[in-house]
Amino acid sequence: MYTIGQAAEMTGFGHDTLRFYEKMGLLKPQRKRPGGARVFSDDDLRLLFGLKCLKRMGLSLEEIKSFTISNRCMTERSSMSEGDEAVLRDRIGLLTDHLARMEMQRRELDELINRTKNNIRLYNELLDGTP
Amino acid sequence: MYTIGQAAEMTGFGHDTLRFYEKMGLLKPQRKRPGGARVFSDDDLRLLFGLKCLKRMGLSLEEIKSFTISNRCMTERSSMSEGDEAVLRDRIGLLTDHLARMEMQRRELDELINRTKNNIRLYNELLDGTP
DNA sequence: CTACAAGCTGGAGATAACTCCAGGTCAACT
DNA sequence: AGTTGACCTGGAGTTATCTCCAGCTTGTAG
Repeated sequence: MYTIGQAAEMTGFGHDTLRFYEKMGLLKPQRKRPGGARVFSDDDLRLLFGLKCLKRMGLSLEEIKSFTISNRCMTERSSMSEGDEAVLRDRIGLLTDHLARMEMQRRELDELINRTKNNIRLYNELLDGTP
Repeated sequence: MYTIGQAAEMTGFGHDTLRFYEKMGLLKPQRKRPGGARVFSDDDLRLLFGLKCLKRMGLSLEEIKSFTISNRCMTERSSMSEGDEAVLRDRIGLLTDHLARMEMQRRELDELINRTKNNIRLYNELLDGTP
């Protein structure tokens, strides 16, 4: 259990950013302390690290929100009732779409990495070839 | 040689976006037509496609700017004079840093893809396991 | 008991990256 | 000559994502 200052320090976000994420509904730290101070759990921190990663992948906070919320729902329920099946199928669809996008992104990234390696090699040859 | 409208259509950017990129110095299409209309070359289009790719990787326009400008300089010169060597080394440094960042991003992306695949699998088992 | 650091809130301000608009130029068609 | 459509400019407006601020509460150290 951490204060907002500790959570900020550990995740590298600013405290204002964490409050902003809460406003957006990305995060729901508990509020039990007298003045209404936030209490961040290890789960909250994990979510924040995941968020940071997704952000670096270029997802918007809204996308991340729908993504992490569907994930959270999954881990919360261990048994299923009859009507939940459709919801579950929706989530599978969402995740599958997201997966496809990430895989495309990976292909692009690979190509970019290769092109960059090539450029670096060319540069080095240019250097070595003209001493 | 293309008009701004054609370039916009082909690259998927809006025409205002292309003008905005020019204002930023990311792009310098020729301006030979009477009213000062822009003329986009195949090189300009290649640059735009590369830009789009880099953007999807999460780079800011400023980062892309320094990156594409250093690349453009490379392809422009085929022979080297003595003082250029230091400049060249700088560029190699810039590209190498960028490469390292991209490779880290790739590792993160891989992990994320695997986690997502796992989640999808778990969901599907949940569905299949409770008919 | 006072001082101080760390939290809190609501709202304003900042930045990046567009996006739109009014009013003007220019070439081509009718 | 007039209309139309694509392009031009400078500048205002928008959206997402923070970032900062003034003024208040609370827990702890001296």
